[in-house]
Amino acid sequence: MTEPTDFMPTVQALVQCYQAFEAYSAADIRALGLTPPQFDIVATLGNTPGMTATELGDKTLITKGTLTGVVDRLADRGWAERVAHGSDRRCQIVRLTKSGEALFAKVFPAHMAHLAACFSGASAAEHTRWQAALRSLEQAFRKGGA
Amino acid sequence: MTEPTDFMPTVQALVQCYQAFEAYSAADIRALGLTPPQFDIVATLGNTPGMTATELGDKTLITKGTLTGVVDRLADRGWAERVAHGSDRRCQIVRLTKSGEALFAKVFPAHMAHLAACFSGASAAEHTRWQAALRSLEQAFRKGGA
DNA sequence: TGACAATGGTTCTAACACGAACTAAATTTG
DNA sequence: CAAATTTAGTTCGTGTTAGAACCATTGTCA
Repeated sequence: MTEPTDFMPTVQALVQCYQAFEAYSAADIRALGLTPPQFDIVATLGNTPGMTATELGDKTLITKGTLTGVVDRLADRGWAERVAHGSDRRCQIVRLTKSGEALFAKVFPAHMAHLAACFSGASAAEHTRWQAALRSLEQAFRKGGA
Repeated sequence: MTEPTDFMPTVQALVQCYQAFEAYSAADIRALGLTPPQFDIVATLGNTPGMTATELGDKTLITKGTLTGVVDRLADRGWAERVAHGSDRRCQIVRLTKSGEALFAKVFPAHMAHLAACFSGASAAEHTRWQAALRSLEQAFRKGGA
């Protein structure tokens, strides 16, 4: 219980920074014809042989309940498919179809380029500073509850 | 088009930091019986005479279409109410009821204390560092599109 | 003043988010 | 081996989200 350092400006800065990123990124993704979670899944599955739904949920931080619906919609559009797991009949492997791989090859580089434009003026030192700050702040929230 | 400084670790650090905050914060808010947007609105309206829905949306970054529903649910539970604006019949003033003010007095300090716990070991210098990093990163996203 | 644009809110649709309940298929244990 | 527990996914209920269409009211301006 030290003196109450004024933490709200830090929290607000984090929220505003994230929302600026999210707005910038989501607008581009939607212009490419996907929703952000859909892009997230396509980007995760691209150039892989597929993975179980649980693994996919872990990597994308999408809850399993939500994942069912998102994969359903990707499957409806012919971009993803579910195939049986060889040894565990509880598992479903989710993977991109040919059409889904083609989509990935189109939208992933496009979105990366869109993001790269933000950082054209940033030095490696700046990235180091950003990452160090973000990781230490993240640590505060992770151990804060303990 | 300088060399492609590797920006993805920075973006990932931002997303992970924000999600750590969001998870930490939202769990507490839900335990207090509110959803995050509901808390946001109660916190914004607390200790004020109320404000128009547009103003409330601006402060909370909730779009007007969403705001209608969130305020509806707060009103259903007796925490908020809509009253007519004196001079502009298009406007509705949204404000907390007595019961809503009592809720605010209970949950707002509780949640602030919950957040403060994350920062018990943080110095003022650390906050300065975090805020500087977050604000410069935010700027990258804001002018990135231009 | 009378058309016309801008503003404030609500409604609608499609999609996502979370948690809880549920089914089926492993895995663990006694 | 059989019962109990865990794990994988789906389904369901409530709430949030963005954007577009819509209505009413105001403001502008020729």
